[in-house]
Formats: sequence, C-alpha cells, structure tokens
Amino acid sequence: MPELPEVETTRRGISPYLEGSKIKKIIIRNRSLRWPIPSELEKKLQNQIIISLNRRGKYLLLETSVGTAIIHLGMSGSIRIVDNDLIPEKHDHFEIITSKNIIARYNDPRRFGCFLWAGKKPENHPLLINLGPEPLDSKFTSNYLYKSTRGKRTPIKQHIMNSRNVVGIGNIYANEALFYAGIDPNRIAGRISEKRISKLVDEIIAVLKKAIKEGGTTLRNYRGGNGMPGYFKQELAVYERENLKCKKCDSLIKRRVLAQRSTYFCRTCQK
DNA sequence: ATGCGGACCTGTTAGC
DNA sequence: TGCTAACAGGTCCGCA
Repeated sequence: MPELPEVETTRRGISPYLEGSKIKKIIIRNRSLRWPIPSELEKKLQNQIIISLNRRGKYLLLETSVGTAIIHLGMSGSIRIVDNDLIPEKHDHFEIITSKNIIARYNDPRRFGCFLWAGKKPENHPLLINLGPEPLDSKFTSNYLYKSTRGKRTPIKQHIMNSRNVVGIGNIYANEALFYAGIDPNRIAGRISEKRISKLVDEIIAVLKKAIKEGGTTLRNYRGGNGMPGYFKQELAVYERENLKCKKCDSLIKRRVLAQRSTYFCRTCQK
C-alpha cells in the first residue's frame, strides 16, 4: 500500500487529531506484526502528550516527552481516525485513544508493519540509523545521487529503491520516475551520466510532490488518514500498465521482474 | 563490501 | 461456481 506519498498523506491526515493531545489509552489487539509489539509499549505511552507526528522515510514517528514510537505501515497498513462506535475489524491490530476520545486505529491485513519503541534518540534506532536522505530534502541533490551510484553495478531501479541511498521510493514511484527520466530501469547505476542522474533526481522529486498533492495513489483498498482514497492512480504513466500504450510514444508498456518486483517501462522512451 | 534470494503474512484476482 | 496459483504498495536478514 504505502510509499512515501501515502505515508505522508496519512501523517497529514491524522496529525491534527494527535499532536498536542494526551494519550489516554493504547489498545493492542494483536501484537504479532512484523516484530512483536513490545509488551511495555502501551504503558510507556499512556498519559503522555504527543509532541509531534513526524515521518522518516516510510516510518511514522510518534514523539512524546518520554520517547518516540515508530510505526510502519508495511505493505498493506493504514491508520484512520474512526468514530467511537465503529467496531474494530479483523485486522485492526492497535489503536491510540486520546483524552478527547479521538481514536486512531491501525489496520494491517498482511502484518508487515510494526509498532516499536525507539526511546529518546529515535535516529539511532537500528531501523533508522542507516537510512539515506529524504528525497524531498535539500540534501537529496543530483550531485549526491550521482556520487552514490559510482562504482555500483546494481540496476538503477534497485539503487533508488534501496533506503540506504534514498528513502521512501517504492515500486510505484521508482517505475514512474524512471519513465519520466527516460532511463531503462535495468541500466547499471554506475554507468549513467551525471546529466541523466540529474534528470532522474528532478523527476523523483516531481513525481513524489505531485502524488502527495493528489493524496497518494489508491490501488486496491488504500485510504488516507481521513478515509479518503488518493487520486494519483489516474496519473500513473507505466505502473500496472502492461500492454497499454505509452503516454509519450504509443508503443506498448512492457513488464519485467527485476529484483523480484514488477517493473514497467517503455522500450522506446527509456534507454 | 556488496548483492541475492528468502522470509514474513493475508487478500484479491486471473485462469482453468 | 469453485479451486489453485500468481501476485500485491516493504524491507530485514542470512548467506554467498
């Protein structure tokens, strides 16, 4: 479900309800996410004021004065603000209830997500410490990405999907950005010119910004924090468009598996 | 040091 | 209509 734009949409949707609020209670119905939810987590967070809800890559950071909890939506997770009388469903694994009885409910059918404690220095948590720059941060420049590719023999698509190089770019937007940059996803990262890498950086930033503006991409059942679907799907140029016409040149979009992920591209437009 | 395949799960859809 | 297989937005980990 979520890549950076979807996580950011979720964050923006729920943070007005959470920031500055006091956590009255946390209810955990199923601890077995990707890693078990720590047994003390709800106790640690109880009665704490939520200072902020931030994002690092695809991780949501729930900051309180005693420390920060990490939430990840995995492949199929979502968080929604729900009405008090809405009965929890099968995959509603935990929820945060504020002193004003606002309920932020976490749902994740595949349970690839997580809810963990990161203490007072979340940036040092093992899940966060090796993360590369944020793509929408000024540190993510063409010079940076160019240098990161030198000597690398991996395909460029894998390179930009590797969170050590840059965070938040998942399968949808990797495909999309490479299409707009005119780069074959399979091209060896270390053999792409600085000029083309620069174009890629511009397109990554553009596609992420646009997707955030549209409220994320809704495939299957994704919903943002306010329960609304995203509207970016209709903009997708290549993702899930196998055998459909390329939007630039009319040849047919190809699908190929690269590093176990579906990869969509136009043979004519991407070299 | 880097790169890969496997693993963790459930749900939906395409194909027979 | 029903069964089976393939596939799905992520990413850590162990092994080569």
